[in-house]
Amino acid sequence: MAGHEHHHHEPQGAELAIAARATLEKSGEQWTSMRASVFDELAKFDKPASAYDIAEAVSKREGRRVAANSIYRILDLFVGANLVRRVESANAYITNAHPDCLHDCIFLVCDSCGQTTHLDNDVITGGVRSAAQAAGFSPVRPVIEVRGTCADCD
Amino acid sequence: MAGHEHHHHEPQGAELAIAARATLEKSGEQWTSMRASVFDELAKFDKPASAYDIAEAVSKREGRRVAANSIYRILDLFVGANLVRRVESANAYITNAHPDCLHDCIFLVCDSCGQTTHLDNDVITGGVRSAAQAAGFSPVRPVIEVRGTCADCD
DNA sequence: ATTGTCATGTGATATTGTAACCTTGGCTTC
DNA sequence: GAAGCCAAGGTTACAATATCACATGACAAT
Repeated sequence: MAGHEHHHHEPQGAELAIAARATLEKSGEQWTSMRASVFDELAKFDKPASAYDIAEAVSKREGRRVAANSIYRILDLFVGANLVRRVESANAYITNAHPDCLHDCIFLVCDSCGQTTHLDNDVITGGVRSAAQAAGFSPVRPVIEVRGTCADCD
Repeated sequence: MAGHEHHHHEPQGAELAIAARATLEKSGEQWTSMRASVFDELAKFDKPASAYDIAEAVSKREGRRVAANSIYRILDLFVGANLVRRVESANAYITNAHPDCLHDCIFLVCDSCGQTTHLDNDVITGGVRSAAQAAGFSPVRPVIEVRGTCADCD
């Protein structure tokens, strides 16, 4: 391995939701039961889920129809608070295992199975940011994704 | 400037379409009048255009209704032949000024005015590809875009 | 009690993207 | 020329993704 990765404690399951809640509340927002449902259901997916996938899962969980736009609102909030990332090239969302670290992250999206892993490589993402700056651009949100085939599907 | 950029002759307007035609025909496809219209109309936009934007422009030009899915077919062909790039984070398309060079390119998309410029920086894109490879991933298509604010809108 | 605010519900609609099937026009072969 | 073929594009329908406008419910502040 190269020398640039670093390691997080990566909470999972209930612990992940607790960390998410703490982060969200720290930013002055409430952790409502609806928001908890959206977060939990998204976390259950093992690959990026669309807003409509989540709407379906939350509807099942709650035993009532929950409309997509309610989900979008909550996802937008989560993305803003760094609890959730949007995978642009897949129109889908994925939970962020370490909401307190503000990395630009790199997603590897398998075109065959949909599995998406992420890398944190600050050298690369820093390079992208500085290249943008050098071009007179004020970067806000780098989108760095790679479509391809994962090791399992090769 | 850093030492990694390189320079192309960047054809514009009619010359760009001629280069595009040559590239497409080299790949064994025909340069039909419909395809020419799509390419020309896309090239006229000064920022990435959606398939529907193009459909509207082409419809106007041809004096008849051209449906979006015809446009999609042609755009897919163009993207496959590297004549056109898709900007994932904007669901939009943009002509490629140098279809013969197979760069992974970096798009800088201004959230304020929509203007999109592109960088070719093979050091960065190479870094993204190798990082993906190192993770056991076979990269096919890197998507590297930066949302932010352009120099004019600052 | 009234007002304000926040989160969410609800219905409608806009935008983006695909699928299935049909028509046309050019070409070849007979 | 007639028949067969095929690529390109047309047509219709639909699916998937995203946003907007407005109503409601809960709860706190006045």
